[in-house]
Amino acid sequence: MRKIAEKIEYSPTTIYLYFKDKSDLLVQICEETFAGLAKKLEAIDAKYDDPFEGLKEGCRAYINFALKHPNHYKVVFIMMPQEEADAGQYEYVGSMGDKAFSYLRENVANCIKQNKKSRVDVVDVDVASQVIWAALHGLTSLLITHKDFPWASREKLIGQMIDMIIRTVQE
Amino acid sequence: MRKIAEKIEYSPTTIYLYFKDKSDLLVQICEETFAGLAKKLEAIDAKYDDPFEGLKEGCRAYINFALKHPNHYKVVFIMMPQEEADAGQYEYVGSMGDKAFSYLRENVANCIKQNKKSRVDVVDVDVASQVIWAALHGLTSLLITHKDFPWASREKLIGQMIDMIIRTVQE
DNA sequence: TCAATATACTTAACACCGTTAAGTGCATTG
DNA sequence: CAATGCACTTAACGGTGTTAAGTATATTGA
Repeated sequence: MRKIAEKIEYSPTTIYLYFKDKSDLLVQICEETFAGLAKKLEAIDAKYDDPFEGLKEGCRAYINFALKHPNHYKVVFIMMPQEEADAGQYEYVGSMGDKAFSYLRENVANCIKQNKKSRVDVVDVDVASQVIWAALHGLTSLLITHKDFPWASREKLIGQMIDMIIRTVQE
Repeated sequence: MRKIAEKIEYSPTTIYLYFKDKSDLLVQICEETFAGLAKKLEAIDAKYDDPFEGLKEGCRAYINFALKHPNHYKVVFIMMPQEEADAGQYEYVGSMGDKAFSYLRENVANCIKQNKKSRVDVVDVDVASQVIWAALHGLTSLLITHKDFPWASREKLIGQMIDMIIRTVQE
């Protein structure tokens, strides 16, 4: 907060006239960025007739977004819900993250619906979309936070991850 | 640190006679816990002849471990590498996390080796094991940090996740 | 026109944090 | 019996987010 104050050439307390606290400030900044992701996912949803291609592209967009805005991603999905012991402090309640997820869910639903085979009744849309989100989040968050790990090439990892995800909703 | 000091009924500075700093203390505590995970994974590796069954069980063990020790898991895989901007501060360099991962990698390697079909040369062991770890981490870390999200049943999520993972090394 | 009020901001301080420098009392040693 | 080492503490530093109180300046209403 003091660093921000110095940068904008105001006293630290001035910030509190515009934001409730640090958490509020961070959330508002991140909402702005995540609106871009939601918009991108919406556009992909509209662009592709084949829901599988759409899902692939959506997954790619999610990963690329996270890697392009690592700090924003960290704030929303890694840092924010840290202090849950203190009864809801630093809780992220942004609408844009939800919106982005709902596009993913919709896309997954379309994939499952289009399946002719038996997996229709086996795969639950909620379960599938949550597992897919988790897989995406796992890769992005590890790539962001564990930079020193001897990772394989980023392209191969992303490719294999998306391959794995698509197989879940296929056949 | 002050809370710990109060709990053990010593002055805060006494802790610094036994641990370099807070990070060191946390890492040492977590190493102890993670040794349990490594041991468990080793036992599973030895128990199962079928590497696919072994991998399934190993994945389950990983998830259960994380959910049983959420704070330790958070320290090692979520919190620790947070301050990477300040040149390596709070960097986790524990050996037990690596050990646990190496068991996973070994198990994945055995699965891929046993495959008769063409995917042998398609699936890279490093890529596959890293993607699988990422998927596991994604689910556990989200379940730990985003408790308020409207999750599907934990059993279904875990089941679907492991199903998805197994499919990656199969066929 | 002049006092009352609202606006935009600051100063000083609080309570907390991890951490360090310096010191204290006590046991062990030569 | 003095010197050294050991286990621990007190006091303080520099940092954090945040609040209470105060201060100019602009805007308003009688």
